[in-house]
Amino acid sequence: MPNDLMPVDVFRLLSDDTRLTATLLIHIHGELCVCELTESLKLSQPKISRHLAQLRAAGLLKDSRRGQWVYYSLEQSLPVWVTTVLDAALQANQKAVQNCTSNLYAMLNRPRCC
Amino acid sequence: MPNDLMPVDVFRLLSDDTRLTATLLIHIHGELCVCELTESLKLSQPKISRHLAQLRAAGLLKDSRRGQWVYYSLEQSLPVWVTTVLDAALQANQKAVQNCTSNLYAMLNRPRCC
DNA sequence: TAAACATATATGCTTATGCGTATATCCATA
DNA sequence: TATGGATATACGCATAAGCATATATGTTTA
Repeated sequence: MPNDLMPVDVFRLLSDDTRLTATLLIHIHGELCVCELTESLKLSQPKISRHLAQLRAAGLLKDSRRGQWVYYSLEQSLPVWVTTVLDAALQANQKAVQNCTSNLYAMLNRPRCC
Repeated sequence: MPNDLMPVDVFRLLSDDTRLTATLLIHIHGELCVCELTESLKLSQPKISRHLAQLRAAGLLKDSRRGQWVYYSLEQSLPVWVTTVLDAALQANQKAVQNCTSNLYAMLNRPRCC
């Protein structure tokens, strides 16, 4: 199954703050579930979920349900240039990503155990 | 004058095929005027012009009039991560960019001399 | 200054996108 | 099977974005 993700598509996906920051957080932390992202970004659950659905439909993220939780991670076998783009964005967005990561670490009842 | 170009803004700019390909062509060729881009991309002049205006307003491109022609090039002092992103996109878009470059080289009366 | 060319912008329209709220679905456990 | 928590989707709306066409602006040359 070849990955037909084109730059213009990836750029469109990353052209929204919610989708960009969520993707970067997932890139850093490996995988995050919806409630962790909701807490990290301080945004409503439907909003997060809708954007994650877009990222998944486009083939940038994959989801895996584990118990009640749905974990999102980067699709395996992404072209190298996608990772390059994410790393570049990360470098220029350190501050925002760090803030969100602080929110994540401050989360109570974080379901990391499951 | 600091460059406050953020990743999400750059991604939005590059999330349109016209803007992305025009930017990549300019990145490769150093500078191109509007009529060269019109020929390369086989698109209408107002359409090209409007998108270039967006790229310029955001600070990704700069323009310089030389005679009748207005040449566009990358804004100097762009953050390194922007160039990294452009190179990554270029690598994944070689085919389209090569086609447009062929159109450019086939252009009659190309005003390169001025 | 008139004509021709290059470029920019205005206008009206259509479509795409994002949002909040409400609701549905899915899973675990009692 | 009922309940609660986690996640996904539907709906209606407001706004943004892109387009084609027409027109304006600026430059060169005659």
